[in-house]
Amino acid sequence: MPKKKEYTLKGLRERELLDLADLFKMFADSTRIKILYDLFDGEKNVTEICEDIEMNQSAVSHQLRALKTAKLIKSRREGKSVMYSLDDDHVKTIIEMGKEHIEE
Amino acid sequence: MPKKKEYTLKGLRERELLDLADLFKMFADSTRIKILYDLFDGEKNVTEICEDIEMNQSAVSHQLRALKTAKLIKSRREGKSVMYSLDDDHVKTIIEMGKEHIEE
DNA sequence: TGAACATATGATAATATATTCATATGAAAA
DNA sequence: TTTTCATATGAATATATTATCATATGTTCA
Repeated sequence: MPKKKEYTLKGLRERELLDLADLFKMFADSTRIKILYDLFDGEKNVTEICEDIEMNQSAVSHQLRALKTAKLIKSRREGKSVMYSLDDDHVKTIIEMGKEHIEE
Repeated sequence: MPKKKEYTLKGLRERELLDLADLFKMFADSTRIKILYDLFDGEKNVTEICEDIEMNQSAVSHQLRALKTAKLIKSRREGKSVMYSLDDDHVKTIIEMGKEHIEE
């Protein structure tokens, strides 16, 4: 019997559309935007990030995990610290595009 | 007396960071992504959009308003219909960047 | 004018999300 | 091996967001 046609919107499957929305969710919170933007100048540990963005450690840690899950940042341990850095070239572009929009 | 120093993160003010997050919120929902993506090929009325993305009229109308408030789309009335179209060149770029990310 | 069609809106309920607090884990230094 | 510093995590609360339902508004045409 014929399978029910899968929903697509001009080639994009439902799954991809949901993934796309999930990706943009990562940029849709000011704490996460601050973290990403803060990492524009390179690797930083959690304490540094907390100071830069003026948020407490737990909140930052939760958001770092979300960003890491979304593969927007990566981490490596260095002694007691964990160093975080951007893991995707598109991050800067996406944020820059956003900035251009709001600056109009 | 000295004013308390306003929070900025490398030149971006708190206000701008919030605006940036608000902008990306518009892309952070699959209904809105579908609408934007649907409008890639040009102007459409509400009924068409509803059919294309398979969502009911009220939900679509609510989201159209959000997108319009964010200045991502614009509208004009044509008889009984209201035609919507993209109102920002960055929209396509932002979504394309997102697609590239998830396709990796 | 009043049907019929197209779109918008307000209120509500369901769901998702973020921050905080308390505490756990992990690494280094005393 | 205990203390200290750095980070992660779970639970709970508070807040935000979305879809739905009912209905209102606006437009055309008979």
